[in-house]
Amino acid sequence: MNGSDGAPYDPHAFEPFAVTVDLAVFTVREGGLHVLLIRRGQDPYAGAWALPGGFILPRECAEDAARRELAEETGLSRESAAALHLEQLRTYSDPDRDPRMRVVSVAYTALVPGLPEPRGGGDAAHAQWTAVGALPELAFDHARIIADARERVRAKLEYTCLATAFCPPEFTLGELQQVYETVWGVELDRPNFRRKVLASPGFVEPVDGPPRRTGGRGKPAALHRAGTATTLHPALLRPERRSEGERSE
Amino acid sequence: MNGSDGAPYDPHAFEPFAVTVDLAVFTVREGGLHVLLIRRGQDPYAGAWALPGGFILPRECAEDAARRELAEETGLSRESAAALHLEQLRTYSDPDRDPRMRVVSVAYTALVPGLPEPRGGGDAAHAQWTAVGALPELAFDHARIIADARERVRAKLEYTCLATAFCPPEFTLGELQQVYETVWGVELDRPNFRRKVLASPGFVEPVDGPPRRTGGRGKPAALHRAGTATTLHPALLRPERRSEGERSE
DNA sequence: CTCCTTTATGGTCAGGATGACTATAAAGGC
DNA sequence: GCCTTTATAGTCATCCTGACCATAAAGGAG
Repeated sequence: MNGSDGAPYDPHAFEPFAVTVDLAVFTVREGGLHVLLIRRGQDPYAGAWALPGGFILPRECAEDAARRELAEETGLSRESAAALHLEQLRTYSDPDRDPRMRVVSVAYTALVPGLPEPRGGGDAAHAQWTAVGALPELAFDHARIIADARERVRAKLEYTCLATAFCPPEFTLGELQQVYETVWGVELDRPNFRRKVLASPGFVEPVDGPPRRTGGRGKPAALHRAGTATTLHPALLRPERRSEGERSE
Repeated sequence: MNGSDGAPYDPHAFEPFAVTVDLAVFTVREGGLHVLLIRRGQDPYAGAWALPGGFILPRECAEDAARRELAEETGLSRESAAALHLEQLRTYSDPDRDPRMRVVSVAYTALVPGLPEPRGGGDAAHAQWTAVGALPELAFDHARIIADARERVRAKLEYTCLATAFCPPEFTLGELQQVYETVWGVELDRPNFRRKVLASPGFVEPVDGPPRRTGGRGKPAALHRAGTATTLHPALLRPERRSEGERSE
């Protein structure tokens, strides 16, 4: 923040950097975790897949830029996009990460509920959901960004109420459980999951009214909406991978 | 990372940003959490206290710049500084955070064991440890950065082995407990803390040899060093502040 | 040398949280 | 009326934790 103190300040004493934002937008679709990718139209990496993003405008902070890109790429209105979960992930600054020039990128992670295909105006026309298990080659260091974002999301499901960000405004506990199972890649015991969620104050709250009927078979489930809590005490820990010696029977 | 796709790329199409790193360097001294501050010599905020930091050099990534500044400001050698815990906190990009021009800063958090007064070469001459409970007015948004960094450290003590980064190479469990108590601002039960730490594989490992005798009264404690584990399973949760209604008797 | 204080270390015990599992309820399909 | 499917309600043993109590090993005061 200070030009290594004592040195005179000079705006031209340092190489100018371009500063961009990159977005790792996740959703749960068709039983799998998906990330929003766009196809690049120009070099470098023309034709390759990449994360949506763009330059920070002169009077914007990074978060505003990320929010703006999020609305553009998902095709949602500013108002709808404002309700989505968006958080800064970290900043990537390797000097060679962009072959054109020095570009520092502030990466953000966004979580969205199931949405229609991303066909918004303009830039969104070429955006596409891609299963994180089947990622193509990605431009720049975007594969690394996605890996970091995935791990962050996996970890935050444990000790925050973030899972509801993947759900529509009203959802069943079964749907919430599927979010956990999808993001963590494990199966959870239904009664235990239910007990834990209901015992966490402020995680979900019941919505009265008739249960949802989605043409489904089986007993219809009660609907819930996200509560006011943001953190989980105690945490909902993901089952740890069994050590090699243990049997599963 | 891509100039909002479709637009032609032009290095002059965007305002140049200065990109800096800021360091929140914490240590535990005299029973309190301290942060390293320097006194600014020039405007803006001439005479005010600020976090150490500086511009990222043309061929440096942010982490290298942070590591370089860390060595400079603590007065340690590059080799010694390389062993310190340093992690990216987050990036601050408010357009008005620096009155001179557009400056985006990547903040880092560093944890160091008790050190002699920071009297290194050059820049470190004016660096000083300050108790986080008695911070002066700070330049820029540095008060916010310190607050964010503190909360990050508090949280990471819960589920990582980070506390050992505040300790010298060999330490007693009592010293480790003091780190927790200092950072969290709570008192912990000694036998329970001991049981928990020793039951966490890879957190600490005993070092054989005679126990340390620091002219202390009381039974000398066994020495330990940091183990190889980085995460804590299950976590060591900080006692939650009692809800208002509860009695303490 | 003998108490006393101080710190480290080794225990117990009850309650809470969790994993594994069983049982019942409420829907649709045949 | 069955069977399947999903939701919901328990049970039970185990582990973890907080609140304790007890003992060991040092130095200091008398």
